[in-house]
Amino acid sequence: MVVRLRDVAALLGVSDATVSLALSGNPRISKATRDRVIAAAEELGYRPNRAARALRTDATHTLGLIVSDIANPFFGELASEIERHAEEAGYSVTLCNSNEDPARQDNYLLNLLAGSQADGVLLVPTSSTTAGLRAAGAAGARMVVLDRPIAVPGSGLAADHLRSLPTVRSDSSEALRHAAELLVELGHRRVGIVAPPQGTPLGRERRREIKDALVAAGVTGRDVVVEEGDFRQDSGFAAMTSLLGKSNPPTAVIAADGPMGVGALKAARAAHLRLPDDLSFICFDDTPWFELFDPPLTTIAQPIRELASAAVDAILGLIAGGPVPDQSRCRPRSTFVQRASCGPRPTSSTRSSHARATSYKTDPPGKKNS
Amino acid sequence: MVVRLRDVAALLGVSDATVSLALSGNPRISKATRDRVIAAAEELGYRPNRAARALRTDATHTLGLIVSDIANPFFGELASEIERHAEEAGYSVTLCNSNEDPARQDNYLLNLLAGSQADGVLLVPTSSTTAGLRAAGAAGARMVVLDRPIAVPGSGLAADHLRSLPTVRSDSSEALRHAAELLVELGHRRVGIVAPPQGTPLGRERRREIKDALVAAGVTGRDVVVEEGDFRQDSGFAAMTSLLGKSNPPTAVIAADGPMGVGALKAARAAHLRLPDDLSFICFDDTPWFELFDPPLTTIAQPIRELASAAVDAILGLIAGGPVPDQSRCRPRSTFVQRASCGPRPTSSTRSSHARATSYKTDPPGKKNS
DNA sequence: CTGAAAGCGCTTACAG
DNA sequence: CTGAAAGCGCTTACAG
Repeated sequence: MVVRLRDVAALLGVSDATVSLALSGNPRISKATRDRVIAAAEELGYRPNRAARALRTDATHTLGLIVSDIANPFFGELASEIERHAEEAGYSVTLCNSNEDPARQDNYLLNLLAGSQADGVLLVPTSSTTAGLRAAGAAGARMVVLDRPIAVPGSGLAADHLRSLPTVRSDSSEALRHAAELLVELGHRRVGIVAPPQGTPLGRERRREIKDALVAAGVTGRDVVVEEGDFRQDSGFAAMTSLLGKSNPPTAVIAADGPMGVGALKAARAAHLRLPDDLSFICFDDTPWFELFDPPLTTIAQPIRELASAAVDAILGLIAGGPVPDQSRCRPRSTFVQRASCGPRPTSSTRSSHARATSYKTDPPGKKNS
Repeated sequence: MVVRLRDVAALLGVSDATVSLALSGNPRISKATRDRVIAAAEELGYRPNRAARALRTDATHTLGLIVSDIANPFFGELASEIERHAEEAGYSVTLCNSNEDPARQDNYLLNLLAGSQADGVLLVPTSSTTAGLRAAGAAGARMVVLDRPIAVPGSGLAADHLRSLPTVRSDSSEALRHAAELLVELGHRRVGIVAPPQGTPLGRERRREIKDALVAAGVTGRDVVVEEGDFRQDSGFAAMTSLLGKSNPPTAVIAADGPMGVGALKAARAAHLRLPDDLSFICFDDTPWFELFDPPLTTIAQPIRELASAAVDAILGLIAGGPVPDQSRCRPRSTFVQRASCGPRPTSSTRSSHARATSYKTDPPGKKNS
């Protein structure tokens, strides 16, 4: 049913080796033979068996991509761009979704690497201290860390290797400076952050970046109020609810990713707050939908295309055996996209006049994205 | 660096065969030996080389998934669910994005199938009349058609095989009945459709389904105005612009997928129309964001989880060699999600009073999703 | 209950 | 310029 190399060789009366060499463009095969081979292969519909080739050459021409949540459109778009870049370089992508579960991350990691399923892995880590990651480090795995930096404790070869891995992520400091300056200009002096888990390096880093930007713009450090989420919509709902319930609630909130931002927005709605009159809001990770929100969301847009190409370039570099690519080129900048979800700090009169004015029905949080 | 079966065998002083049989749970290996093997494999971190196993057993335990646009969150979520179901059954998923390009679809299809990269393929066809699809049909490929039915012309074994393929897609007729009845109740008598390409079976089918529902609810056939898109945001923008420019424009519009819906909405905004006062709007393919739109969108939500599990079950059934699964179980129902984007048919006075009242800045269409 | 051996479909030194 | 042969790491009849 399936055409083998041998079938092509038999049709032409040449050896397997000749077909293989001709198809790979090896110059020691004469042009006449090569042309005949190519024509015959085409005619029979020959496609090389990838497993056999992989077994023989120890190269799968496949990249593993482990994302933390493929239903988050940020990762959906990122996966799309990665697949596109990889395909241009002749690589397939095996998509794995850890779904924020460290055990799933480890299982995928070890199958991909130790099982020789992939020549290299792009990992959006859900946890950076798992046994699987240590094992991958000890094995000197070809791996690129994507979007979320890892913190590797301890010493030894495994830890050193993990620390030497290329890390591709965006630099949002400039976008955050614009965001913070806008908020301060509008009179906000107390700002909430819906932050990623503080147990993760990304969580601590993003919290610090946001806080630094706000303080640099003139907000007092103790007026930056942090609530921790877990990257999921429900946690954003809970974090916003908690921020709004404080005795001195913030008048502006920055959410550190899309799903948490959507959850936070639903919480604001459930509390009958109107944006931007009662609350100003900024969200990380732009999508094509945010401009159609009520109100159109002001966001910090990560440069997805650049992240994808940097990540693919980095892993291909590792596979090619070159030196670890220059880290400094792997931090493309986020951009500040100003729309309509930030307004002047509400005074007690404006807030009271608007609150409870709207009451769109809101789906229960997490209904779609549990 | 990587641990092989042989290393495990050497450590224990047994043969390769014993290790292989023990790990696969073959009862002819004694429990004592099996336990020792499992412990040793665990300790060394042994993971079987997938390429070798695939070559030997002619089974990759990999499913190919070819979607037409992974940046569309409908397909992102679908891919996520498919991956989850496949993983439960011990299968990996190789994600391929044809990006609505028939040549890319064919290339992926042939590499996956003829190259023995996958045991079966789930295909969201971007075109149903390509050479690659015919070749796959002629080879009797294990394939499940997903979301979009295919129309196979001609006769012969290849065509017969393609026609016999399980097709998994939703049934939206009931949701559309609700949608049509709502619009008619609200007084709408002229309805626009932003339809998929009429050259595709899905395009014709969805157009007919929508039209049938509207006519059954009381709309005259010639008052159903169809503009054709190509599944992309920009085409939705163009289609809506064209609908609104007609001498007798529809007062309600139904968009046949998410990206076209978003484009259509941007066009309505660009024309300074307010929803639902000036225009009622319904969109296929719900997302977690649509309830936060201005206004919250009324949608027809496809049952993504059910589609994913039906598709995975169907392909696993084919791989297991069973009969083609019962088609009737493969049409899970869409649901009608009523929010706030449909309102009473505008009279000339209400429309003129509201049009041009809003003017949110709108990003140029296709900026994010080109 | 366990081992020796063949073979999946390729690629690549080694001969000629 | 081309062919014969080995071998990648597994699984699985076949012996014992």
